[in-house]
Amino acid sequence: MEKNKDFLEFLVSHSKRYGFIFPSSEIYGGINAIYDYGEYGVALKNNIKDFWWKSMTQIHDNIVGIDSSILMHSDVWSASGHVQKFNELLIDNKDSKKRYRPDLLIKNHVEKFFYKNEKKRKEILSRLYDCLSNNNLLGIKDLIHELNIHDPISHTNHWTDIKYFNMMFKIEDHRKKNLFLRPETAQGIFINFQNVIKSNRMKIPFGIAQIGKSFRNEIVARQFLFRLREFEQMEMQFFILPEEEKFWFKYWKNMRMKWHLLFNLGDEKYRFIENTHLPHYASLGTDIEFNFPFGFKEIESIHSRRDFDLIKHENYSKKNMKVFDKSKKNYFPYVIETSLGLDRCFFTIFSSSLKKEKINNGKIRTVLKIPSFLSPIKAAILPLVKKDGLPEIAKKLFNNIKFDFKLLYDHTESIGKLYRRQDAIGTPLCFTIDYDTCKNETVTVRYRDSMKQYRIHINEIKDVIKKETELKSILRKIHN
RNA sequence: GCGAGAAUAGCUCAGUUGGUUAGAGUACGACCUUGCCAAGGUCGGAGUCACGGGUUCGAAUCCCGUUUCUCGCUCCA
Repeated sequence: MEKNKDFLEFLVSHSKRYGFIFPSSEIYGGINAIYDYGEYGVALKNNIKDFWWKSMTQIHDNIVGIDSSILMHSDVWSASGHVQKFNELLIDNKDSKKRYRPDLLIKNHVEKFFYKNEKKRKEILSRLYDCLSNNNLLGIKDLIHELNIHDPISHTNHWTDIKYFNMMFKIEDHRKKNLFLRPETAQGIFINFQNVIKSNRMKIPFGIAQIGKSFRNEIVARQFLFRLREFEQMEMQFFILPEEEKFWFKYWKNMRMKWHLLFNLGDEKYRFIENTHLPHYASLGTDIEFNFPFGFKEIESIHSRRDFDLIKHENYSKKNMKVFDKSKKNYFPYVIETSLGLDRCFFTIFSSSLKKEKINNGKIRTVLKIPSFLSPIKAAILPLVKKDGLPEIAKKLFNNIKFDFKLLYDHTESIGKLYRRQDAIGTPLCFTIDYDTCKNETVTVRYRDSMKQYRIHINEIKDVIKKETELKSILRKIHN
């Protein structure tokens, strides 16, 4: 555990030092759980987005993309249930210093002590639900005292008052109307459901994909990029015939896992976890978890939201949210949701690719072994020494190839140091111009992972970069 | 929020029982040198010692408060 903590500190430090991730507002003392992406960070992030976006909208001809706004009519969040139910109730035990959810304390207590007494059980639970729907926090606390619920650790009943947090950021516009920063991108998809059907002539089954920022007023947000208050989601809502719910749920579960495995970070680092308590909108749910430096944690969830959202929006907006089908007439389709945290995905790749490696000369090198198709810089063009016209030749070559790939030119250090700099930011290839280049137009190509070098003709450079870094070959594997 | 730990240069860290103008390595800039894996040399820029009070002749160091970060409890993408 101590080792993991050290590694996490090294990772945070490395990502700042090399321009991947900066703490937000650092010059003013920082702000909890908000981070900025530097040049290489945003490049890596954009490459992940590009891969996801194409995996959805380019490979599947029945998935289209949208980009809905962050601010929406406040009725969207009443309809979706987020105003009422997207909150946390918390109670602390003063002796054990542990924090609990009061509704779960009561439910667990009832299960344990009244499992034979159906009548009593129902009575208590209905009181609990009454309190929950009326936001009657005192009522819930009374219930805890009446039942004489004790903390499982301290065995005392010294409880604090119950605290209530809604997890949506609320803001006000100049007309004093409440607006919310969206806590999920999905609602932007549901409210555009009919627009997309009509404009793209979509037929069930079909999906709508979206990448965008979401905001959650987390009470405790931490663990670097893991739990952020402002974060980016990559969500796809797939609309289906209700009777095909199980089929598509399974299909997308497998498809999403397959997608993650294409990063080649180690299959054993991923696992499925069936959700035991589901969000208010879902009927089936599975998480894909990843083994982070601090253990297995959720990165993506696949839910069946059924017709929950479309029915709600039809009720609130009085607009038709059904689809028409000759055999079934008008009906609400079901929805399978795949929802991936982009920042978390970034974190999985970064944390499992950053290595300290002992090399042949006994020294340690720091190398970011990210998949080449995600690398911020595809190749570096370097002169062996900074004299005898080699920098000029290298710069000319750079200017030639920069239209095809994101490249980097550097001559400020000895060649060994330049290689290590590229290792540190995950550049898969380095092309070095030396004295032979002047004679026969050959250069050396040096591979990041093996550190091996080969001599090739300058006309081969583009092909080598393409072969090593292109996305196409990865995308092909999705449908194999 | 509660509990535990922490904060000195971009990064990693030293700094003695309170005592000159707060240091090192590395990184950064310039120049010299350099035929392939963080090479060597010279010079240079860089810090309100997290912030605000207090004790003291004197505070990075002692005391109080605040902020931020890390870990645990809860929740999630």
